Amino acid sequence: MNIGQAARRSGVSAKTIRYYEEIGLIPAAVRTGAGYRDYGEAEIETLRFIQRARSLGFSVKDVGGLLALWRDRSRASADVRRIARDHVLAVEQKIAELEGMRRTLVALIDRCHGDDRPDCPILDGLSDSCCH
Amino acid sequence: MNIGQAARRSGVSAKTIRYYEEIGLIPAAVRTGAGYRDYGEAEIETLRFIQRARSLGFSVKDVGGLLALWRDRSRASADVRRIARDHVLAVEQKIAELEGMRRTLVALIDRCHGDDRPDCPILDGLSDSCCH
DNA sequence: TATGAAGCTTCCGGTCGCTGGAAGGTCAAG
DNA sequence: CTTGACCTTCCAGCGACCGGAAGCTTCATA
Repeated sequence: MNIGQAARRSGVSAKTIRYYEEIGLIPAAVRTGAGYRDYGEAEIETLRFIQRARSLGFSVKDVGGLLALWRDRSRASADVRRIARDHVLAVEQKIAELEGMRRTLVALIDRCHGDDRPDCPILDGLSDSCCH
Repeated sequence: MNIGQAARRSGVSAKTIRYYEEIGLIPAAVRTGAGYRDYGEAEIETLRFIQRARSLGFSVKDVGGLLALWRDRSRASADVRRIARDHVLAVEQKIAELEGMRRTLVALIDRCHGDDRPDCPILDGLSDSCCH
């Protein structure tokens, strides 16, 4: 199967598949006589795994770790769990950070009448030491 | 005032101040005889404004827009409000995305016993079409 | 069989918002 | 006069790709 079809079937773009190969996340694909990359079902499975892990926000590096554990039949599920728990903590921290921003922004926006007059509590808030 | 002190007083690192100058977010600083950048209170104010806007998650480009409005005494507060509202929407979207990830991750982690055995619902979940 | 479109290849550069480091000039204290 | 803490410029790299150019290959159609 060509890279284009592999891309369609895995949800990972052809560009990105090449990139993953280049950085060593996936092994170099087998080539056809003409030099085209050739993929089978196993590779599609791997790409799908990667796609799902990425869509859950795991870094490419973490995905590398998960892939290694996925392939290792004698893995300890605790190792997988640790990676996932660390990641969930990072996600929660990011959410908290964004909610802090959101709160401050909404508070500023609520106080701004938002018409053609120049006085603006949003800009005032950014001028004073409003936040943190 | 040297760039180092300006950095300390504004909360923007010296490296970053130079970077902001380079990309045109702030005008080129006045130089001393020796070629050192020289900052006054007005510049510190500007840097603080930038620092706060960045800490609320505005892109550097948006900060440029906000700075222009900040300096424009005949601005319409509606213009500021629009930038802020657009940004808050983007922040909310990002939060929703992260919460979706968090939900899925927590569900997977809860099902994983996390010991030295190899069977692991987290990896299974990443293999199947679990999400989306 | 020719031709043209669609696919593949590599390589290079850009994105965003910085950060680190090398090589060198300047300044104030001891 | 030296030392160390500044400052300067320039270049490279991070993460996770995307876009595009130049040049193959493959396949369907005229």
